[in-house]
Amino acid sequence: MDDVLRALADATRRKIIALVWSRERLAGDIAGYFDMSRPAVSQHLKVLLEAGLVFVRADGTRRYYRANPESVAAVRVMLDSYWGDRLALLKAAAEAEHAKET
Amino acid sequence: MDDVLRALADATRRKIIALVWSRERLAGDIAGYFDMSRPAVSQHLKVLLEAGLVFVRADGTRRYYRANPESVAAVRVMLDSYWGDRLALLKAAAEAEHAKET
DNA sequence: CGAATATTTAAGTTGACACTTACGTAAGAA
DNA sequence: TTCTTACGTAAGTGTCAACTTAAATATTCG
Repeated sequence: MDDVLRALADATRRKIIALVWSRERLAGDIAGYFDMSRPAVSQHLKVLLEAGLVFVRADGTRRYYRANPESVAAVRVMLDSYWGDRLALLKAAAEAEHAKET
Repeated sequence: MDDVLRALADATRRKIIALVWSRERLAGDIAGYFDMSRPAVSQHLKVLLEAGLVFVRADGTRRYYRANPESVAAVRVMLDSYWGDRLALLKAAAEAEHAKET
């Protein structure tokens, strides 16, 4: 959980997730989208991997990365479960308050 | 956006948000929940404030903090808008795939 | 086998961040 | 006004995170 949020708190990694969202991509291809060295991108991929936000598939020396949509969905679930119930209650209260005004 | 996610990527700050979610609390009271100095908590509150995750209300020397539920909701919206459409498509594809198997 | 390719790992540097203690500021009480 | 309470800000420190270049690993090709 902590790992997931920390992984998402980086613009480069969010962009990587977007890149590998709809199709898998080679590590080298991903690196091509950024103005940094390939090792740097490789390290970002490692962070995403350990956070469970992406998967890898090895084919020879090539490594295909793709997003794990469920883990991103899990962030939403976390936001809901951590604050969600109270969020729902607050929303209801706000609406009730608003209804009083009308 | 970046500020919000970075602010959330800290367990202490998430706990603070939970503390001030359902009711406003004094800065000093909030600090009482943590094993760290009051200035440290004050700095966390500043981060949350600048990320728009909490509000303050001053009353004399006292400062009451409360959560900004909308900003937390905005994280969900961000997750939806950044990956969400594609997430929905993937879900549909997965379900279609699953339907084929049955 | 030896060379080239695709990628990670290692080692080192820099900057950011979460703390600390000490100090500053502002409001209320004596 | 002086003391106290409730904070924030300043300055300094240690750790972690994001890069860099150089080296290691593994696979394919000639």
